[in-house]
Amino acid sequence: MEKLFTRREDGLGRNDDIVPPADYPLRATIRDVAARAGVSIGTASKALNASGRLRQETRDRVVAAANELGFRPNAMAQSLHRSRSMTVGVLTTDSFGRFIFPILEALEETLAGHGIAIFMCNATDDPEREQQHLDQLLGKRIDGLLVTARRMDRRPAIAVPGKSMPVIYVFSQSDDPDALCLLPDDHGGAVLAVEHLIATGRRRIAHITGPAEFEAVTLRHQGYAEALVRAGLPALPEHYLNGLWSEAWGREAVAQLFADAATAPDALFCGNDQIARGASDALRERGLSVPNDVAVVGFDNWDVMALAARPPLSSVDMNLHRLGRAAGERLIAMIGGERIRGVERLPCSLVVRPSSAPAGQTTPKQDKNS
Amino acid sequence: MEKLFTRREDGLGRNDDIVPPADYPLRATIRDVAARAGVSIGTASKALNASGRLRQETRDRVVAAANELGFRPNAMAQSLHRSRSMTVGVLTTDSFGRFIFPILEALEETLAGHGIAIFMCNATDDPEREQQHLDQLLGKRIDGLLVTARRMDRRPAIAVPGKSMPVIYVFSQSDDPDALCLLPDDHGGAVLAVEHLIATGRRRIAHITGPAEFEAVTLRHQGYAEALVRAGLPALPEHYLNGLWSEAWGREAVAQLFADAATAPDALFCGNDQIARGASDALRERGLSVPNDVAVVGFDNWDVMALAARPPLSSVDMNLHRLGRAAGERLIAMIGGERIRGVERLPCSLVVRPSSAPAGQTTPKQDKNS
DNA sequence: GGCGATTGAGAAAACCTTTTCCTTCACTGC
DNA sequence: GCAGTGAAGGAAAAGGTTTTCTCAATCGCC
Repeated sequence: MEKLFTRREDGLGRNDDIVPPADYPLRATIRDVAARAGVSIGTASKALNASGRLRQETRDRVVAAANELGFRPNAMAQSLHRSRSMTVGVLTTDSFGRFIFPILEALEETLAGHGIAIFMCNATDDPEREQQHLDQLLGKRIDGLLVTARRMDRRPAIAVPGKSMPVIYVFSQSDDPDALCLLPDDHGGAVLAVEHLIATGRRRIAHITGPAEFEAVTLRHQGYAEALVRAGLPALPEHYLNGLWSEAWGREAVAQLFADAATAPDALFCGNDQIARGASDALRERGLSVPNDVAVVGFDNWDVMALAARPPLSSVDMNLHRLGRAAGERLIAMIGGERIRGVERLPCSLVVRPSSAPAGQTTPKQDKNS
Repeated sequence: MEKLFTRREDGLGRNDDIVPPADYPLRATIRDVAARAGVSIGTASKALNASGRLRQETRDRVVAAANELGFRPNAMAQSLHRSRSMTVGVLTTDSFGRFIFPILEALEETLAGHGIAIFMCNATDDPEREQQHLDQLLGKRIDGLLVTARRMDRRPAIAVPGKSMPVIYVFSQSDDPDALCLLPDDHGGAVLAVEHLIATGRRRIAHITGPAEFEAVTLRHQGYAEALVRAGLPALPEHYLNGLWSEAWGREAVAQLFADAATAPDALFCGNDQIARGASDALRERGLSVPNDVAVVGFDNWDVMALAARPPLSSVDMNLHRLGRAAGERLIAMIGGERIRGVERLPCSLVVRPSSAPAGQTTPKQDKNS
């Protein structure tokens, strides 16, 4: 049988801890294709890339040979030549969280459409690991870097030497004024929620949310307050409660808010769906009807929470998928040479479900499963 | 000022849609390092890799030059030479789900420890996209491939030409008998849960779970039934209910199970934490105490559900982190030439919380937040 | 002082492609 | 019959690194 593939004669694989088996079958190279088609490797390359001046018959012969051999060009060799690796890194400051997924998914889809692959790295809040990952990525000559975090805190800028490589912060913010940061418009999302509640007839709208240290908490609070003031409603201090991002806190906050009937609200805008669900449960257990007595709107539009609640929760959707797509598009543009910087906030949208139906209407009858 | 970095003179970047800016600063190469240290590139290489026979003074000089230039070896060139890319692909059949997270996290950590980077690909159940991704990964000469899926269904084998590349299926199973599949031990997990319930004095244990098509559902059911039989308890058909993976189904199942007081169970083993939570809510609303009247154990140990439930849920933990670590270790071994195949099931563990405290004891007093 | 042994460092091949620049050859037109 | 043209395909460099082989210089020893 003819010798199909090139095989190195020297002792490869002296790589310290990982030694390939001796019979590891080697992939066909363009050299093999050229030999089989009876042309030079330059000609083979032209035929496979549909470039250069070649007879059609020659092209066909080369392509046929390539197919027979299952030839697939070595992307590393190509990249070396083009000095473009067609890869980007995604570095998560803390571990992969539920918010990162939709972003990642859309990002991956967008970049894959341009033939760009993604290196995933996770630094788990460890600066040393972050540096190691960065080193590795730089060694791999990534064309761009995307930094993300589960929590939307401001983080120190990634130290990329040379300032040459495009860097985008998604769902996280850097203190580097030259960086591009992509975030959801928390302020606008809150306005959306509160205006919806006002439009459905609510007048005493409370805001139960997470720890005050989060920038998102501040921004959403501002949006909430502004929307109230714009509608001529007071933003009462006793209607703004900070706590944890948990259901338990939602329940406790309801206990606080409804302890005094005189100041009890007729709507709750909650900082996330877990709080909203806890609040909703607590209201029901107090004998208050959602939405008839009190409307509830959450944040995140996390289906697991929003749909399982009784009744299903209205919620602000941060459109993380769109955020991921935008990140991919900006990154492509930046790799192409465009310089983009600043903070870009993408709009949220409101998903209305029964928990915020207009007051006084009968609750939509629930199906037997909910 | 001296010319620091090599710069290609020809018109690079004729790459179709992505053209780098003309002033894109180039990284230092080993050639630059060698020039600065006044040695040949071969010598520089030896100095940087601590190999070969060199004077210490020469080594130091080269290393110093490398540091001054911020030199970082081009991993693509290295890989080309070593025919070892130090990358692996992770291909998710369907999109990234909550089960994949912990696996991915541990996998990434394990591989990063060996200097191996991860390409993330998502095929979203589209065979064509899957093939595209696979092509791309093969072009990138990944050293191994990891296939995963949100749902634990059996899937067709990935078509890797040459049978040479290590492939591992994690949290998903292939019909290829030569493949290695890593899965949680669903059967054992169910046994753990049921034996725990029996040990705490329960005798009429029902199993509410997901759709019968899932292999995990079958396996857990078997474990459940076996544990009952082994304890001399009957596995009643009316105590086994298939439905959806949702809270709503958990609530409905409770309605069915407790419609007839004569056959009502004193414990529920649920197929996931959402069902368990729904069931737990429904029990409370029926005036039944968890765990005093009925004990509840879930599956997945998903903190968002298990901890937010009242009382917090006992649950079977699939140890996905360990699964991810194991996948990484097996992959490393296989890249090293070991041949591993078959189905490996890693043990689950049981996390006990108040929802399954022994019957008759008073419910542990709840803190004010729960 | 001459010889072999040893040490230190350079030259070059190899990894796999792409691309530019040449060469060869067959024609056309005179 | 020959210069000029155009087409087809080959040779070679480049991209960055590792590794083997070779060579020169130094050392120890008799």
